[in-house]
Amino acid sequence: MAEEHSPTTEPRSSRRVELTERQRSVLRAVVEDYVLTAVPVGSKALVERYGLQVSPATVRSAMAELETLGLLSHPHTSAGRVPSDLGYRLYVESLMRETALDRTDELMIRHQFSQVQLTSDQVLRLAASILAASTRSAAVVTPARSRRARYGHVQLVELADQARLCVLVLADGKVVQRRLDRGFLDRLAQATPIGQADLDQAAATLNVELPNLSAPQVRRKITRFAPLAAHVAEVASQMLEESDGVNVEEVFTDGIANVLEQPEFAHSAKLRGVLEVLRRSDFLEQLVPVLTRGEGVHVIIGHENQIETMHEVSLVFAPYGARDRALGLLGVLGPTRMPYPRAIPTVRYLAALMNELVTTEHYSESHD
Amino acid sequence: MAEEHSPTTEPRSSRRVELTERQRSVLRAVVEDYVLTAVPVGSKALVERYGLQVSPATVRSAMAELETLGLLSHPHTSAGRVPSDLGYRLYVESLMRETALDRTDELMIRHQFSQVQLTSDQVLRLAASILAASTRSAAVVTPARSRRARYGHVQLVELADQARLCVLVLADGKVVQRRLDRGFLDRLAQATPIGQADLDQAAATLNVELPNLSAPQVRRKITRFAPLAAHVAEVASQMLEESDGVNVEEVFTDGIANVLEQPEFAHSAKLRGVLEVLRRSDFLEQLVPVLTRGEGVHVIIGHENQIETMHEVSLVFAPYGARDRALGLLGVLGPTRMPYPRAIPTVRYLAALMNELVTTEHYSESHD
DNA sequence: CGTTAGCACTCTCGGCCATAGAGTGCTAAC
DNA sequence: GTTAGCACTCTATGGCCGAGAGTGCTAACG
Repeated sequence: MAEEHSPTTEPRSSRRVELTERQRSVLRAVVEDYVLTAVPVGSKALVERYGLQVSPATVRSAMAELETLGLLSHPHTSAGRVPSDLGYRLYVESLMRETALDRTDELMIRHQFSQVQLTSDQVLRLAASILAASTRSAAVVTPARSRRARYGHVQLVELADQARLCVLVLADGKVVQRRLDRGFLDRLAQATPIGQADLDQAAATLNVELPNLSAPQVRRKITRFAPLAAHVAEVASQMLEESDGVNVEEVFTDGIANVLEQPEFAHSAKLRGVLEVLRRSDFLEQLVPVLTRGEGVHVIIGHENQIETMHEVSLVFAPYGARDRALGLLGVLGPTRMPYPRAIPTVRYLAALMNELVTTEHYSESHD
Repeated sequence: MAEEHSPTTEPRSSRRVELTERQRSVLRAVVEDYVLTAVPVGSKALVERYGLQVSPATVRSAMAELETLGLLSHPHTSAGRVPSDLGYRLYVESLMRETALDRTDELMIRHQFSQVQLTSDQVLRLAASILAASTRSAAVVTPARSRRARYGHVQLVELADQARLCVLVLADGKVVQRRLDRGFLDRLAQATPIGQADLDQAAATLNVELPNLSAPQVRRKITRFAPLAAHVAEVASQMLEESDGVNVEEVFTDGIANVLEQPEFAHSAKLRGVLEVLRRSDFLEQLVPVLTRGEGVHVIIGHENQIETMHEVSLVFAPYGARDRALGLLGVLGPTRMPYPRAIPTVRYLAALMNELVTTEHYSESHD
């Protein structure tokens, strides 16, 4: 049940173990109780709280079996059980119930985006804030970038102190800017001085020849242009190149405090690592290939993560952006003891929503 | 001594108490020891570590005096002394030594900025990172904005789906963008369709009439223009308005982990408040009037802060940016037990450096 | 009169121990 | 196959004690 919608997962549990129905419900109960309380859960408490129709002793033997299968573990002899990373994995893949967001939650989220005219930065900020609030984890959102950035329009502007600014509008409406090389201009100006008229003309030429071309296509045309225009085309192709792919530089995060509040991070050293990772979200860089595979939600649990310092946390991430148009990532980071049944649909829904915004609106107008 | 360079400070200690030379050196030693160790400091340790030429008993009586003056306090009967906020204030104002940065530190910092062609975002990130690293506190840097934003150049671009983008380059080289109102354009287009030529012409008109004007000046000229140009001018004046003053939205922070590592925040509740405050650095909004008064470094210690949740932390901040040109804020946030003699000159130096970058380079080229 | 030594007092911190409680695993009976 | 019972293990908690650090006061000293 509830399989139809299951998230794309990483190491598609290699040796699929067959569990009895009892083992399944015990594992589910352990995961859910532990996620809720962060306290190792014992057989008696489990029976009481989840109304299992068996005695604690029976549950104990089921637990022992699950432990030999590597799905549960045991902090010490007389403590309750805790799910292992593999246990969470199984839970996420086939034990978890309801993987769709409440209609009311959806509306609430959508409502927040429809409020005002938002700039793209504000949209990203808002997305991070909603993710963080509704999953109570740390949220990370990258801006959507053209998967293949394409030339739109270029404009050359003369600034106060003789500097020249090149403003490039990408085909999808993003704006990037860079100054032109002063030294080059000076050398060029020794022949004939360069005025705004010259700049305008160079821009006009490029704006006829280059629209909708990608970085390498622009580069191939450079030789056709006069020196000034060629230089601008060169700069433009650089900017296009830098705009390709997922942007892990200008990332928006929110809700770091949520993670630090979790009891497993309340003390000391682990905290440091997590913060460090989150600070400059460069961990995303390493995970881009994994996370952009397919379209669905990716769940990476504890040690499944290639990154050493992230063995104590789980990620629930999804790419967003229409195919071949723009591409961003969003998701949450929390303890492995994460409320997956909430996080997964939230991430999925928000990715879909951002998708919509990027595709229909270049996210700069209101939406409803 | 070392008064010449003293930082601009908030509540210029109203009733200036006259302290004896002994009291002054005891207070200084207490502050410095406590800043270093985070452990309440006792009379014996003080004599040993600071080579005072008196006995512990004498120090004790000096401490008792300082306590009645409200400069020290006492966690419990048999513990050492801890500086009060007022104690730190006095220390910062007249006890602290050396308020200039080492020449080597200066060069090291400057070197990092001179490395590569940096975008403005990268400069801000770098500044935050340097501040955080060299003070071991949390750093906050806001982008510099024109104190009075002025029109530079406007460009209207047609996007793929009939939308029109207005790109405004400010006189100081900053670029902002906004879409034009779709409804308005549609209505206008019912009379005569609008092509790129019309857009170009509207832009050209404005680019002759408006350069170097501020938001209200632009607004006053709106009526002179034809409908399309008038609409663009309206949008431009809005964008100018929004670019006035200090920008506390797109703030760069770094080194939050540094603060959380401090023993006073290692546990629990205080942490939460600090993080919350730092998350969306909206605390800056409330402090802008205070921090932009004058040019120097501002130190706000614990309860001196108007903001309740910041009573446990100190701020060392300075505005940067040439007068009447651009304005940003940068500084650090740490426990009241902050290494002021290091933080103050670092903030001062970095503010001066950013000042330079903003003024001479619009920070988009290398610098050396 | 300021400074210092001495001393009684206070409070924290760490270690130690005992107890309570939670949870387990095993076994024998149902 | 399930369950009740039981012995066992380990943690957490609280009380107790002694060591150590630090204070404030007082009396003596130069």
